[in-house]
Amino acid sequence: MVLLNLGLTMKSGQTPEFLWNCEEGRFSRLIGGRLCEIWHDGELKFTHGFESRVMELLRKDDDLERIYKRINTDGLMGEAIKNYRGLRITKSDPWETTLSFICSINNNIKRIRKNVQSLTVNGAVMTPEEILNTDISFARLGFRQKFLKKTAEMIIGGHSISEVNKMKYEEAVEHLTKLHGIGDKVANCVLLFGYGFLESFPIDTWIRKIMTENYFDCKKTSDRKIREFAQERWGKYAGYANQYLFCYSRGL
DNA sequence: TCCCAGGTGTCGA
DNA sequence: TCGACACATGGG
Repeated sequence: MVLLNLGLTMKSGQTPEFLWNCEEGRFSRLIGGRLCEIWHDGELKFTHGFESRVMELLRKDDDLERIYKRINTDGLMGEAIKNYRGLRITKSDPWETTLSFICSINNNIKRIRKNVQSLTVNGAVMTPEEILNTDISFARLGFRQKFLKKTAEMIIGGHSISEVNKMKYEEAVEHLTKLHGIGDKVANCVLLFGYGFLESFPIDTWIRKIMTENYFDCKKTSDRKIREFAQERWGKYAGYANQYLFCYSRGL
């Protein structure tokens, strides 16, 4: 892994932004009760003993130059790649990602982080069992609380999410969206940031805006058409294209 | 005060 | 299949 913009990667609305703390360019969180730090000082550095975790988190095997070559299909994407060079898709724990993106529903990033952090104990997000058996109203999730509780209940009840990584993308979307409170958008975020399905293409307000303004005539283009277009155009790296467009659309 | 946020479920046409 | 609406909360 050579190409990395650590700050941008960790603070671009992906799962790590909700769970890692940042001080002067150093990112930290508790993992298994131990403090893990990641920083960039000429090269990538991290706390001894966390190499495999950090490499997985930052998807060290993704060859960005090769991915750029594949997704650089037009002027807009070219500019996004130029602006956000070194932005990587991250890979976090599936349940952490599921909980985070349920909290993200009709919410802003600052408050998502507050919500998620309030659901952590010693740096780890509460398990489905803990979510189900605890009064979590202190987290002030609003209407998302019942989504999270219900999803936790369904997972415990047998709608397992541990086999999703063995499924094909379409099957995985179908499986996740059966969970109460997980719709098309959240499922695609969970698949992208929690399971590593790089063909995922989450469509939120920012993506909808930039896609309809640049690739369609009609602002009311359906999400289904937008996703079909994106996956046709950017193929197995549609998720990378999505993340670059997301940053561009938000003006990060 | 108002608008909006990395949306989803529900209902009626 | 699609549009309208409710849903909690708080940042800007």
